[in-house]
Amino acid sequence: MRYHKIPDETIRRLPIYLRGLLFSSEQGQERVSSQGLADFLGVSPWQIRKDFSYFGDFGTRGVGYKTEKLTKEIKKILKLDAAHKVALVGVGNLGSAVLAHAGFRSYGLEIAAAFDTDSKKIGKKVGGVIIEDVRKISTLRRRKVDLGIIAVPRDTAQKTADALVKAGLKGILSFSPCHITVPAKVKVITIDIAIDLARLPYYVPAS
Amino acid sequence: MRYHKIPDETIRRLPIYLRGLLFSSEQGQERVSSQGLADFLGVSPWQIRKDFSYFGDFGTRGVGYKTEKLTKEIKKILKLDAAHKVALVGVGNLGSAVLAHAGFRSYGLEIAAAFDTDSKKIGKKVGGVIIEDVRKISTLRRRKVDLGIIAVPRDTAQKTADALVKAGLKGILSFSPCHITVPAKVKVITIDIAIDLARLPYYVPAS
DNA sequence: CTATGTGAATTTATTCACAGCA
DNA sequence: TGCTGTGAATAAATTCACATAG
Repeated sequence: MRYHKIPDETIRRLPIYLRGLLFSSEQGQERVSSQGLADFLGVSPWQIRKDFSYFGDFGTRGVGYKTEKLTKEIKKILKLDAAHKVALVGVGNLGSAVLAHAGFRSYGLEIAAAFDTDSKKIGKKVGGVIIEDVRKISTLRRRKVDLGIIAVPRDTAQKTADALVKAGLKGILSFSPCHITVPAKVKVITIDIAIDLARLPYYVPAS
Repeated sequence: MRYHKIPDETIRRLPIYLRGLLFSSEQGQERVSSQGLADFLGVSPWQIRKDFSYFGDFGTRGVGYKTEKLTKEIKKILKLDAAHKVALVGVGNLGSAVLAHAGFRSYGLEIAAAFDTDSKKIGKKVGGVIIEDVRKISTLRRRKVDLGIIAVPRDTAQKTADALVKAGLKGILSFSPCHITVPAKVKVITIDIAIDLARLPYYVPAS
C-alpha cells in the first residue's frame, strides 16, 4: 500500500503510537502487538496496522512488532530521528510551564531559546534557558532552530508568528486563541485550552 | 437538514466559531457573514454554513447573521448558556498556568476548585482559588462542579480520573500524556503538548 | 443582487474480513 | 496457529453548485 497519499489523521496518530512504544521500552518489552498497543492507547488494532501499512512492513506475521525497530521507523517518518531545537516566545504562566515541561525530551525536542518583551524577565534563567529580548528572534536562523512555540497574548500572536517565519522556522505550535496566517510551507498547530474545555459541556447528559 | 446526526467535527468547530463571534462582539459588530467569520477563523464559509444548518436557520439570506443571536444559539447548543464550575487537579507548573488563564471566563467556565497532594501547597491561594487536599475531591458532587481538568503526572492520571468520575463529574480535560479509561457517559478530551509538538517536524520540508 | 441553506457529488477516513506469512 | 498487512466495503466529512429568501 506504499504508493498512497498519507491521511493527515495517520500523521496525527503516529506520535501517539510513539508514546506507547516509548512506554513499552521503559517497561522492558521487546515486542508489542497491534492489539497490545491499541489497548494501551485506546485505539483499535486495525487502525494501527492500517496506519503502519502506508509506510512499510514493520512487523512479523504471527509475532508482532519489535519495539525498538518500530520506534526507530516511526521516528524516521516523523523526522524525529534527528534532534530539533525549539524556540519559545512568551514566558508568562503558560510559557513558563512549557519551559519546565519534561515531556519533550523523549521525542528529541529541546527548548533551546526563550523570548519575552518584559525587560524584567530578560536575562533571567527559567528552566535552564536564559530569556532573551524578542527582538533577538532573528538570530534563530543561524542557531539552527526550526520549531517555535507561541505563548503570547492574542493581539501579538500574528506579529510573533511573522517574526518566527522571517527567522526561518518551519513549524509553529501556538497557544494563542486565534487563527495565524503563515506561508504555505510553514505548518501551524494551535492548542486553545479554553476551546477544548468549552466543548465538554455539550457531551454532558442533561440531568 | 435538522434531523441528521451531528458530525463530531462540527461540535469541535462550534467553540471556534464562538471565539470568532465573541471577537466580533468586542469589535462592536452587530452582523457577521459566513465569509467574514471564515476569513477571521481560517476555515471555509460553506463549512460554517453547513455546520449551522444541522441545528437550524440562524441567518438571514442576503444579509448574514446577527452576532448576538448567533452567539446565543451556539452557546445553547454547546450548553454554555448556563455557567459551569470546573475543578483542577494538580497545581504544578501547568496547573498553575491553567489557574491563571483568563480565557475560560468568556465561555462561562469558572475554575471553582483546585486540588493537589503536596501538603506545602494545600491551603495556599493560587489565582484566587484555595488549593485543597486531593482527598477532598469527593466534595465536588455537592458543590455542583461538573467538569474537571487533570494536570498531574502520568502515573496518577488514571487514579485522579477515577476519583473525579466517582465525584460525579461528566467531562474531563486531561493534560496527562496517557489514555484515560472512563465510563461511556463521561467525556474525556486529552491535550498532550509534547505530542502536538512532535508532529511538526513531519511537515518541515527537507532542506 | 446578496448571502444563506442544503441536496448531491466528491473526497477522506474507518472498519471489516480474510489472505499471507512466520 | 497467531498476528500482520491490505484490498474492498462502509462510514464520515468536506466541498460544490445552486435554489431560495430577503
